[in-house]
Amino acid sequence: MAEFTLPHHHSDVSDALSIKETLDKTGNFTKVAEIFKNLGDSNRLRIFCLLCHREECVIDIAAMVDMTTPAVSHHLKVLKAAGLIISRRSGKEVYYRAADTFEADFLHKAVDKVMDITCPGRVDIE
Amino acid sequence: MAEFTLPHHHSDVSDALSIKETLDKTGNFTKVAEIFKNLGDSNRLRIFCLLCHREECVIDIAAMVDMTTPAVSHHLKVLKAAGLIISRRSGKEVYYRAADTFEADFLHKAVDKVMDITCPGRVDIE
DNA sequence: TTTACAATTAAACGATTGTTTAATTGTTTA
DNA sequence: TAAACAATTAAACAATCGTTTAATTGTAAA
Repeated sequence: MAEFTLPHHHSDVSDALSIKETLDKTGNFTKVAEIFKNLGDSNRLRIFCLLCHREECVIDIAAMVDMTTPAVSHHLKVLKAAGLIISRRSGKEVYYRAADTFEADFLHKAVDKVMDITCPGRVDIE
Repeated sequence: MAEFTLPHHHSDVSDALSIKETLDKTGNFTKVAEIFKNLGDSNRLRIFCLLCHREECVIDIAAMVDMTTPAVSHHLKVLKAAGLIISRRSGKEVYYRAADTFEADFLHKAVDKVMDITCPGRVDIE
Protein backbone atom coordinates (compact mmCIF):
# COMPACT_ATOMS: atom_id res chain seq x y z
CA MET A 1 0.00 0.00 0.00
CA ALA A 2 2.97 2.27 -0.61
CA GLU A 3 1.55 4.36 -3.42
CA PHE A 4 -2.08 4.99 -2.88
CA THR A 5 -3.53 8.19 -4.27
CA LEU A 6 -7.14 9.28 -4.47
CA PRO A 7 -8.67 9.77 -7.92
CA HIS A 8 -9.86 13.15 -6.71
CA HIS A 9 -8.40 15.48 -4.14
CA HIS A 10 -10.66 17.55 -1.93
CA SER A 11 -10.08 17.27 1.78
CA ASP A 12 -6.87 16.26 3.57
CA VAL A 13 -5.21 13.72 1.38
CA SER A 14 -2.88 12.88 4.23
CA ASP A 15 -5.70 11.28 6.21
CA ALA A 16 -6.87 9.25 3.27
CA LEU A 17 -4.05 6.74 3.42
CA SER A 18 -4.39 6.00 7.11
CA ILE A 19 -8.15 5.70 6.85
CA LYS A 20 -7.83 3.40 3.86
CA GLU A 21 -5.34 1.26 5.74
CA THR A 22 -7.73 0.94 8.65
CA LEU A 23 -10.52 0.14 6.23
CA ASP A 24 -8.32 -2.52 4.68
CA LYS A 25 -8.02 -4.50 7.86
CA THR A 26 -11.16 -6.10 6.57
CA GLY A 27 -11.06 -8.80 9.16
CA ASN A 28 -12.21 -6.39 11.84
CA PHE A 29 -15.11 -5.04 9.85
CA THR A 30 -16.11 -8.51 8.83
CA LYS A 31 -16.27 -9.56 12.47
CA VAL A 32 -18.30 -6.55 13.50
CA ALA A 33 -20.64 -6.83 10.52
CA GLU A 34 -21.18 -10.48 11.40
CA ILE A 35 -22.31 -9.47 14.87
CA PHE A 36 -24.75 -6.89 13.56
CA LYS A 37 -26.02 -9.41 11.05
CA ASN A 38 -26.96 -11.72 13.90
CA LEU A 39 -29.44 -9.12 15.11
CA GLY A 40 -30.49 -8.17 11.61
CA ASP A 41 -33.38 -10.60 11.48
CA SER A 42 -36.53 -9.62 13.37
CA ASN A 43 -37.33 -13.12 14.57
CA ARG A 44 -33.79 -13.72 15.78
CA LEU A 45 -33.83 -10.33 17.46
CA ARG A 46 -37.09 -11.15 19.25
CA ILE A 47 -35.62 -14.42 20.49
CA PHE A 48 -32.46 -12.73 21.71
CA CYS A 49 -34.42 -10.05 23.56
CA LEU A 50 -36.68 -12.65 25.10
CA LEU A 51 -33.65 -14.57 26.34
CA CYS A 52 -32.22 -11.39 27.83
CA HIS A 53 -35.23 -11.28 30.12
CA ARG A 54 -35.90 -14.89 30.97
CA GLU A 55 -34.43 -18.35 30.61
CA GLU A 56 -36.69 -20.53 28.53
CA CYS A 57 -36.95 -23.91 26.83
CA VAL A 58 -37.34 -24.23 23.08
CA ILE A 59 -41.01 -25.09 23.05
CA ASP A 60 -41.91 -22.08 25.15
CA ILE A 61 -39.72 -19.80 23.08
CA ALA A 62 -41.51 -21.06 19.99
CA ALA A 63 -44.87 -20.38 21.63
CA MET A 64 -43.90 -16.87 22.69
CA VAL A 65 -42.56 -15.78 19.32
CA ASP A 66 -45.14 -17.83 17.45
CA MET A 67 -42.80 -19.95 15.35
CA THR A 68 -42.15 -23.64 14.73
CA THR A 69 -39.55 -25.32 16.91
CA PRO A 70 -37.20 -26.16 14.00
CA ALA A 71 -37.20 -22.51 12.97
CA VAL A 72 -36.49 -21.44 16.54
CA SER A 73 -33.82 -24.11 16.88
CA HIS A 74 -32.09 -22.78 13.81
CA HIS A 75 -31.97 -19.23 15.17
CA LEU A 76 -30.78 -20.46 18.55
CA LYS A 77 -27.93 -22.21 16.82
CA VAL A 78 -26.91 -18.99 15.11
CA LEU A 79 -27.10 -16.94 18.31
CA LYS A 80 -25.20 -19.58 20.23
CA ALA A 81 -22.47 -19.82 17.59
CA ALA A 82 -22.14 -16.06 17.94
CA GLY A 83 -21.66 -16.44 21.68
CA LEU A 84 -24.72 -14.34 22.42
CA ILE A 85 -26.67 -17.04 24.24
CA ILE A 86 -25.88 -20.17 26.21
CA SER A 87 -27.81 -23.35 26.91
CA ARG A 88 -28.15 -26.05 29.51
CA ARG A 89 -30.00 -29.30 29.34
CA SER A 90 -32.33 -30.34 32.14
CA GLY A 91 -34.06 -33.62 31.49
CA LYS A 92 -35.76 -33.60 28.16
CA GLU A 93 -35.59 -29.86 27.84
CA VAL A 94 -32.83 -27.53 26.78
CA TYR A 95 -32.94 -24.10 28.38
CA TYR A 96 -31.50 -21.05 26.70
CA ARG A 97 -30.63 -17.65 28.08
CA ALA A 98 -28.49 -14.66 27.12
CA ALA A 99 -24.79 -15.15 27.69
CA ASP A 100 -23.36 -13.39 30.71
CA THR A 101 -20.78 -11.49 28.69
CA PHE A 102 -19.96 -7.86 28.18
CA GLU A 103 -20.76 -8.22 24.51
CA ALA A 104 -24.22 -9.71 24.98
CA ASP A 105 -25.03 -7.11 27.60
CA PHE A 106 -23.86 -4.26 25.44
CA LEU A 107 -25.83 -5.53 22.47
CA HIS A 108 -28.95 -5.84 24.56
CA LYS A 109 -28.60 -2.25 25.70
CA ALA A 110 -27.87 -1.17 22.14
CA VAL A 111 -31.07 -2.83 20.93
CA ASP A 112 -33.04 -1.04 23.65
CA LYS A 113 -31.44 2.25 22.73
CA VAL A 114 -32.10 1.87 19.02
CA MET A 115 -35.69 0.95 19.84
CA ASP A 116 -36.00 4.07 21.97
CA ILE A 117 -34.74 6.15 19.07
CA THR A 118 -36.78 4.57 16.31
CA CYS A 119 -39.94 3.68 18.20
CA PRO A 120 -40.64 6.64 20.49
CA GLY A 121 -43.52 6.22 22.87
CA ARG A 122 -43.34 2.47 22.92
CA VAL A 123 -44.01 0.32 25.97
CA ASP A 124 -40.88 -1.38 27.23
CA ILE A 125 -40.57 -4.98 28.38
CA GLU A 126 -41.43 -4.88 32.09
CA MET B 1 -54.32 -12.65 23.00
CA ALA B 2 -56.76 -13.31 25.82
CA GLU B 3 -55.91 -16.91 26.53
CA PHE B 4 -52.25 -17.45 26.06
CA THR B 5 -50.59 -20.18 28.12
CA LEU B 6 -47.11 -21.60 27.85
CA PRO B 7 -46.75 -25.27 26.84
CA HIS B 8 -44.47 -25.66 29.84
CA HIS B 9 -44.39 -23.81 33.12
CA HIS B 10 -41.11 -23.11 34.84
CA SER B 11 -40.48 -19.52 35.81
CA ASP B 12 -43.05 -16.79 36.45
CA VAL B 13 -45.88 -17.45 34.08
CA SER B 14 -47.28 -14.04 34.90
CA ASP B 15 -44.44 -12.33 33.05
CA ALA B 16 -44.81 -14.53 30.01
CA LEU B 17 -47.94 -12.83 28.74
CA SER B 18 -46.59 -9.30 28.98
CA ILE B 19 -43.32 -10.31 27.37
CA LYS B 20 -45.14 -12.10 24.60
CA GLU B 21 -47.28 -9.05 24.02
CA THR B 22 -44.21 -6.88 23.72
CA LEU B 23 -42.65 -9.43 21.39
CA ASP B 24 -45.81 -9.36 19.31
CA LYS B 25 -45.47 -5.71 18.47
CA THR B 26 -43.41 -7.04 15.62
CA GLY B 27 -43.28 -3.70 13.95
CA ASN B 28 -40.78 -2.42 16.47
CA PHE B 29 -38.47 -5.38 16.19
CA THR B 30 -38.70 -5.28 12.42
CA LYS B 31 -37.60 -1.66 12.44
CA VAL B 32 -34.70 -2.29 14.78
CA ALA B 33 -33.61 -5.44 12.92
CA GLU B 34 -33.68 -3.45 9.70
CA ILE B 35 -31.26 -0.97 11.18
CA PHE B 36 -28.87 -3.66 12.31
CA LYS B 37 -29.14 -5.32 8.94
CA ASN B 38 -27.90 -2.12 7.33
CA LEU B 39 -24.61 -2.51 9.19
CA GLY B 40 -24.57 -6.27 8.76
CA ASP B 41 -22.56 -6.21 5.56
CA SER B 42 -18.82 -5.59 5.90
CA ASN B 43 -18.52 -3.43 2.81
CA ARG B 44 -21.50 -1.30 3.79
CA LEU B 45 -20.10 -1.02 7.28
CA ARG B 46 -16.73 0.12 5.95
CA ILE B 47 -18.42 2.76 3.83
CA PHE B 48 -20.51 4.00 6.74
CA CYS B 49 -17.47 4.25 9.01
CA LEU B 50 -15.50 6.03 6.33
CA LEU B 51 -18.31 8.56 5.95
CA CYS B 52 -18.37 9.09 9.70
CA HIS B 53 -14.83 10.42 9.42
CA ARG B 54 -14.78 12.32 6.17
CA GLU B 55 -17.04 13.59 3.45
CA GLU B 56 -16.18 11.97 0.16
CA CYS B 57 -17.30 11.60 -3.44
CA VAL B 58 -18.29 8.24 -4.91
CA ILE B 59 -15.14 7.64 -6.91
CA ASP B 60 -12.90 8.25 -3.93
CA ILE B 61 -15.07 6.08 -1.69
CA ALA B 62 -14.77 3.32 -4.26
CA ALA B 63 -11.00 3.75 -4.32
CA MET B 64 -10.70 3.66 -0.55
CA VAL B 65 -12.80 0.57 -0.05
CA ASP B 66 -11.56 -1.00 -3.27
CA MET B 67 -14.89 -1.57 -4.96
CA THR B 68 -16.55 -0.65 -8.26
CA THR B 69 -18.60 2.54 -8.31
CA PRO B 70 -21.91 0.77 -9.07
CA ALA B 71 -21.40 -1.46 -6.07
CA VAL B 72 -20.61 1.53 -3.88
CA SER B 73 -23.55 3.44 -5.30
CA HIS B 74 -25.85 0.60 -4.37
CA HIS B 75 -24.67 0.58 -0.76
CA LEU B 76 -24.89 4.35 -0.55
CA LYS B 77 -28.49 4.10 -1.65
CA VAL B 78 -29.24 1.64 1.13
CA LEU B 79 -27.52 3.73 3.78
CA LYS B 80 -29.24 6.87 2.57
CA ALA B 81 -32.66 5.24 2.53
CA ALA B 82 -31.98 4.27 6.14
CA GLY B 83 -31.24 7.89 6.97
CA LEU B 84 -27.71 7.07 8.06
CA ILE B 85 -25.96 9.22 5.46
CA ILE B 86 -26.75 12.31 3.43
CA SER B 87 -25.49 13.64 0.11
CA ARG B 88 -24.95 16.88 -1.72
CA ARG B 89 -24.06 17.48 -5.32
CA SER B 90 -21.25 19.82 -6.28
CA GLY B 91 -20.63 20.00 -9.99
CA LYS B 92 -20.20 16.57 -11.45
CA GLU B 93 -19.60 14.97 -8.10
CA VAL B 94 -21.93 13.83 -5.36
CA TYR B 95 -20.51 14.00 -1.86
CA TYR B 96 -21.66 11.74 0.91
CA ARG B 97 -21.22 11.96 4.65
CA ALA B 98 -22.77 10.53 7.80
CA ALA B 99 -26.08 12.10 8.74
CA ASP B 100 -25.98 14.51 11.62
CA THR B 101 -28.56 12.63 13.66
CA PHE B 102 -28.63 11.05 17.07
CA GLU B 103 -29.20 7.67 15.47
CA ALA B 104 -26.22 7.81 13.11
CA ASP B 105 -24.01 9.06 15.90
CA PHE B 106 -25.12 6.35 18.28
CA LEU B 107 -24.60 3.66 15.66
CA HIS B 108 -21.13 4.94 14.90
CA LYS B 109 -20.23 4.75 18.57
CA ALA B 110 -21.82 1.31 18.81
CA VAL B 111 -19.69 0.07 15.92
CA ASP B 112 -16.58 1.41 17.61
CA LYS B 113 -17.56 -0.22 20.86
CA VAL B 114 -18.26 -3.60 19.29
CA MET B 115 -14.93 -3.37 17.50
CA ASP B 116 -13.22 -2.65 20.78
CA ILE B 117 -14.85 -5.71 22.27
CA THR B 118 -14.24 -8.11 19.42
CA CYS B 119 -10.95 -6.83 18.10
CA PRO B 120 -8.86 -5.99 21.16
CA GLY B 121 -5.53 -4.34 20.52
CA ARG B 122 -6.54 -2.90 17.19
CA VAL B 123 -5.42 0.47 15.89
CA ASP B 124 -8.26 2.95 15.74
CA ILE B 125 -9.02 5.35 12.90
CA GLU B 126 -6.92 8.46 13.60
C1' DT C 1 -23.36 21.05 -29.19
C1' DT C 2 -20.07 17.71 -28.79
C1' DT C 3 -16.97 15.42 -25.58
C1' DA C 4 -15.65 13.81 -21.22
C1' DC C 5 -16.43 12.48 -16.73
C1' DA C 6 -19.23 11.34 -12.38
C1' DA C 7 -22.95 8.81 -10.74
C1' DT C 8 -26.96 6.04 -10.99
C1' DT C 9 -29.89 2.51 -12.82
C1' DA C 10 -31.00 -1.98 -15.12
C1' DA C 11 -30.54 -6.66 -15.93
C1' DA C 12 -28.46 -10.90 -14.82
C1' DC C 13 -26.04 -13.89 -11.89
C1' DG C 14 -24.47 -16.73 -8.07
C1' DA C 15 -24.64 -17.08 -3.21
C1' DT C 16 -26.81 -16.84 1.11
C1' DT C 17 -30.75 -16.94 4.14
C1' DG C 18 -35.08 -18.20 6.65
C1' DT C 19 -38.80 -21.30 6.66
C1' DT C 20 -41.21 -25.67 6.03
C1' DT C 21 -41.88 -30.67 6.35
C1' DA C 22 -39.93 -34.92 7.49
C1' DA C 23 -36.66 -37.71 9.67
C1' DT C 24 -33.52 -38.33 13.58
C1' DT C 25 -31.35 -37.96 18.11
C1' DG C 26 -31.58 -37.61 23.08
C1' DT C 27 -33.92 -38.19 27.45
C1' DT C 28 -37.52 -39.72 30.59
C1' DT C 29 -41.23 -42.52 32.11
C1' DA C 30 -44.49 -46.31 31.90
C1' DT D 1 -37.67 -52.13 26.44
C1' DA D 2 -41.25 -49.57 24.41
C1' DA D 3 -43.67 -45.31 24.14
C1' DA D 4 -43.80 -40.38 24.55
C1' DC D 5 -41.91 -36.04 24.35
C1' DA D 6 -38.21 -32.34 23.53
C1' DA D 7 -34.88 -30.83 20.45
C1' DT D 8 -32.01 -30.99 16.50
C1' DT D 9 -30.79 -32.06 11.84
C1' DA D 10 -31.63 -32.76 6.80
C1' DA D 11 -33.46 -31.70 2.50
C1' DA D 12 -35.93 -28.66 -0.33
C1' DC D 13 -37.66 -24.31 -1.46
C1' DA D 14 -38.64 -19.46 -2.28
C1' DA D 15 -36.91 -15.08 -1.36
C1' DT D 16 -33.39 -11.80 -0.58
C1' DC D 17 -28.87 -9.93 -1.29
C1' DG D 18 -24.40 -8.21 -3.17
C1' DT D 19 -21.76 -7.93 -7.21
C1' DT D 20 -20.84 -7.54 -12.13
C1' DT D 21 -21.29 -5.57 -16.76
C1' DA D 22 -23.67 -2.57 -19.65
C1' DA D 23 -26.56 1.17 -20.49
C1' DT D 24 -28.27 5.66 -18.94
C1' DT D 25 -28.60 10.14 -16.66
C1' DG D 26 -26.61 14.40 -15.06
C1' DT D 27 -23.17 18.08 -15.17
C1' DA D 28 -19.26 20.73 -16.84
C1' DA D 29 -15.73 21.96 -20.06
C1' DA D 30 -13.96 22.23 -24.80
